[in-house]
Amino acid sequence: MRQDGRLARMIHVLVHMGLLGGRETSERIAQMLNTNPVVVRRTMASLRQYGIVESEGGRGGGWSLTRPLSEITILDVQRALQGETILDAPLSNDHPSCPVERAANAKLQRAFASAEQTLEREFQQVTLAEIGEIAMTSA
Amino acid sequence: MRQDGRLARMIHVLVHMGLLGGRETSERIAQMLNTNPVVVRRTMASLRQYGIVESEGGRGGGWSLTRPLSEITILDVQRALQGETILDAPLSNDHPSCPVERAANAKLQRAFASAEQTLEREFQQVTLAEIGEIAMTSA
DNA sequence: TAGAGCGTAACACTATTTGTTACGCTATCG
DNA sequence: CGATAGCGTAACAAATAGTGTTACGCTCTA
Repeated sequence: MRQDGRLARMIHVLVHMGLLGGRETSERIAQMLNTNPVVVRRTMASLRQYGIVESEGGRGGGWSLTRPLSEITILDVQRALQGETILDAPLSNDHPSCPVERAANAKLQRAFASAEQTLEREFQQVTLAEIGEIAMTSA
Repeated sequence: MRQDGRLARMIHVLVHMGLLGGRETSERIAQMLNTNPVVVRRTMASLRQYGIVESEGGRGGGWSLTRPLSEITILDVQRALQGETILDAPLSNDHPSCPVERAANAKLQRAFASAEQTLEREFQQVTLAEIGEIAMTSA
């Protein structure tokens, strides 16, 4: 699976939102992330679909968390951004009927599935509240 | 880390080479992979640098394995193609001095490091000979 | 010495992500 | 009721990475 920086960036934003407690506009979030409001809306839309944030239009609108940081794990954010699969085994598809290719793909798939399980477990163990804690005590 | 299909494709080729036992030209390998000789040379060059294959120019030249399939693991091929790092934690770098960003990055890094260890272990356990075995018995 | 084959540079093509512009809709304030 | 702040979304530009292609040089062997 293509590893982009969205996960880290969204965690960053959500923790800030949780610590500040208020509502943030796409404009302000874009400044946090050195990007622009449209990109923010695109990405936050995924989080909204997954029920992590909600948005309100009109004056005084913006984005807010639907629940406290202690009830959001990294896995939640990951799922919202990329769906079920975190790691995608890079298989080959040059000769689908070739038994060698199939055997190689099968082994790779198994290996990546193991790694994905590990990653999933790690992600589930970390709440955004923890990250906020660390940030506050290290500042 | 960007996951392309090179690992799977090279495993595929190497196993074929091991099973056939001879020397293969870039031209023939390109046909196996539905691609062209230059791409093959580019990729095989990494494997040669890592000592998995060797190449000879001139008439009758081509690529050959430097050791039997039983002494090549998926990890060897992976290392040859992408270096030490298999998974690269996708961190953010928008405000390097922000403690929240740093805390988030640290947690992600730890999680990915765990997953990488798992993947590395899996890769090391699988030799290309095993893949050849599976292919031969399943064909 | 001709040809087969690798080595490599240069460039085009493709796909994906990200950035940007533009415009519409909605809610609030005065 | 109108102006403004804010999200929603489509459309397009830009950057990036991988892949494909061409071209030319070098080496070895028949």
